[in-house]
Amino acid sequence: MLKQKGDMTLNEVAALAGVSKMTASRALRGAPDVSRDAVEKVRRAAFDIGYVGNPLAASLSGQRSDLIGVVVPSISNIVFAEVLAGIADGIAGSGLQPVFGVTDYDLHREHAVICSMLSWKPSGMIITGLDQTDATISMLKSARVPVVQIMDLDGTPIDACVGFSQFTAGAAMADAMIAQGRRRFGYIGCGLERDTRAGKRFDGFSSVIRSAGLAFGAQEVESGASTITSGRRMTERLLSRMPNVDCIYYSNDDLAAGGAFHCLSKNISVPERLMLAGFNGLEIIDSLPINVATSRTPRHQIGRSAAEILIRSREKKASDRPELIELLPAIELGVSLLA
Amino acid sequence: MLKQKGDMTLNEVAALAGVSKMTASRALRGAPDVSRDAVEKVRRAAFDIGYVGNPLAASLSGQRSDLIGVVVPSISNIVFAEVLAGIADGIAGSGLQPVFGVTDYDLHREHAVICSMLSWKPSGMIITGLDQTDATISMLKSARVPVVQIMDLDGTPIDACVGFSQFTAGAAMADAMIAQGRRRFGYIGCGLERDTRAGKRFDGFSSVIRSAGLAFGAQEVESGASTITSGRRMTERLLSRMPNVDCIYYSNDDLAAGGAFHCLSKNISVPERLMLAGFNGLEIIDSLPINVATSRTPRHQIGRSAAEILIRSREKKASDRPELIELLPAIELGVSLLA
DNA sequence: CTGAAAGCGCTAACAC
DNA sequence: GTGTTAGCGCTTTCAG
Repeated sequence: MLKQKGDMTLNEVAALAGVSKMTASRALRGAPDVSRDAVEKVRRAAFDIGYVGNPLAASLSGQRSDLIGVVVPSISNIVFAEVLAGIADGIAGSGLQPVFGVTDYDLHREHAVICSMLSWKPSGMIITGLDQTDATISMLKSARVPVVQIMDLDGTPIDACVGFSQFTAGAAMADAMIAQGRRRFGYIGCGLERDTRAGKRFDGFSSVIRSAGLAFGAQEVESGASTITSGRRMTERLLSRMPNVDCIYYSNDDLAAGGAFHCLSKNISVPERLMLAGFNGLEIIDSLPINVATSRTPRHQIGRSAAEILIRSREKKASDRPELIELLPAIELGVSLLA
Repeated sequence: MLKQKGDMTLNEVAALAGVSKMTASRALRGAPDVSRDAVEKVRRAAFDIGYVGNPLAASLSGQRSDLIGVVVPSISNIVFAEVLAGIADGIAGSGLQPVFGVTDYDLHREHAVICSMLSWKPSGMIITGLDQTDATISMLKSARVPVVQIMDLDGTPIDACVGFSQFTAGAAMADAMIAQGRRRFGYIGCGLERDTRAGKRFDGFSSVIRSAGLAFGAQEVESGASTITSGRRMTERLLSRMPNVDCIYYSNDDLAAGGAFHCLSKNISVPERLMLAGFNGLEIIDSLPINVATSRTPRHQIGRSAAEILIRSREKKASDRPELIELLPAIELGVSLLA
């Protein structure tokens, strides 16, 4: 009976190729200083017996794995799915492998997730946001692993950072709404206690309308996850509390889509009578039969860019000054297919 | 200077606790046959120096990690996000850790993903679907790892299996449509070449209408991903080719939502003039201002159930007969908030 | 119940 | 260019 794949080790490859284990190891990893001939023999041997390396042993021995840890707050949010896709794009062909961890917007969970990832000796970490606990940050620092924080720029990065200022993004939408002649503001948000980035957008938005001498006429805020359904419900409630509202800023597109559904069912004309604005630029907003404004975030690009930083830091041993890349969202006032 | 967390090994813990490395190892893992006293001392020591075990070494030595590999076709599909959440629920407190792999509906990629996961010696695998290549299946079998296939029941499982018959699910929706008095069928689908489960639903649906002496009046099929936008576009096209269609079956809810948007913008009354039916029971369907039918799949439950099978198989060494769990989707004709 | 010895499969660091 | 020698940090034996 043939040996199982799992039983094949570098030893068998080396034996078959007629070289030492070390030469086989070097050949397979594409190390320099191996004769063309040896590489060829080892490659053939490995292929012939269907050798698959054991990353466990390699990482234990080499003090470092080819994993890169990716920490996101939620996976049911398409935004992060696209970040992950961007990361996958960015590391394609590098031999690195992403491993995902989900924090569910919980700082303790985040600490635990990062701790457990670090124990696998990843060669890099990509972490959402700048608002980790002190304990988490010091753990990350002492792990001597390149860290890229993403999706935020309002704060102090540990190392590299790719994203945009959430505060500024919120402010920009307020500017846009004011420029559209809106004056009677409503705000609808979910889970702001935990989603600090949504909170920063709210702050940026508020600060702009305040300095324009304006204010929110009504706000609907709930804890818990943002869903289309909750957006719909909260919009209905806000409208009953503030019937003359002429624009609503939502903490994200899911809620805004719910608002759009409410308006559709009540025949409230959007954006003529009521302007709606979400955040992220999700596909659902594009396909809606009415025009809803949004800030389109370059999340794929952010993921890709973060991955590339890690790949770069892998080559040069001593990192130069940490990279800091700003990738701005773009405001869109409406891209309905009806246009 | 204090040692870094990463430099702490079992040796230091054992030394501090005044026992041998082995006793420390056993104590920390909660192995039987360790004195209460020893456990206590070791626990304290480990806590005091902030010991974090090295899973690389543990897995290399123990021949098995605490990882469970989870293979899904797509991550931008909320359905799988919910499956993952169910899995997370199912393994909570078990000490197992899920690792995700994405195949993008590509059988070669699937093979590669599974191969690379197996090299980490997971203690179980959860894989979407029953339609892997022969090579993949034999690789899985020879790895001697418990495998749970999910989301499908039409085929031969490798080992355990949790899901439902996609064929029957499609057939059930056809029955429901016929019962609603629909006779002029349209079909809209995306990516059927790769998404075999969607293909099976189509087959089930077709087989029912065929045996009722009916047939599709028009079909719109595209390759590529299902998006709301493409659903909207394809619906428009189908309606222009077959103006008298009285019901459309979509390969999933994303496309159906696009259809709903089209109808909303053209004032086509749904479901009176045109019945729309998707698949999955996504939140967007619930929150739509019109009634769209769907089959609500128990995906959270499927994930949870799959995880529990793995946990069970971990205890009993010799698995009894492989488990096969059927978790049926439920047809809903419309749950609009307007109702 | 506890400990000592012997690796798991690979790679870093030196020799040759 | 290639091979040798030591481990990486843990767990599996198997003796006590």
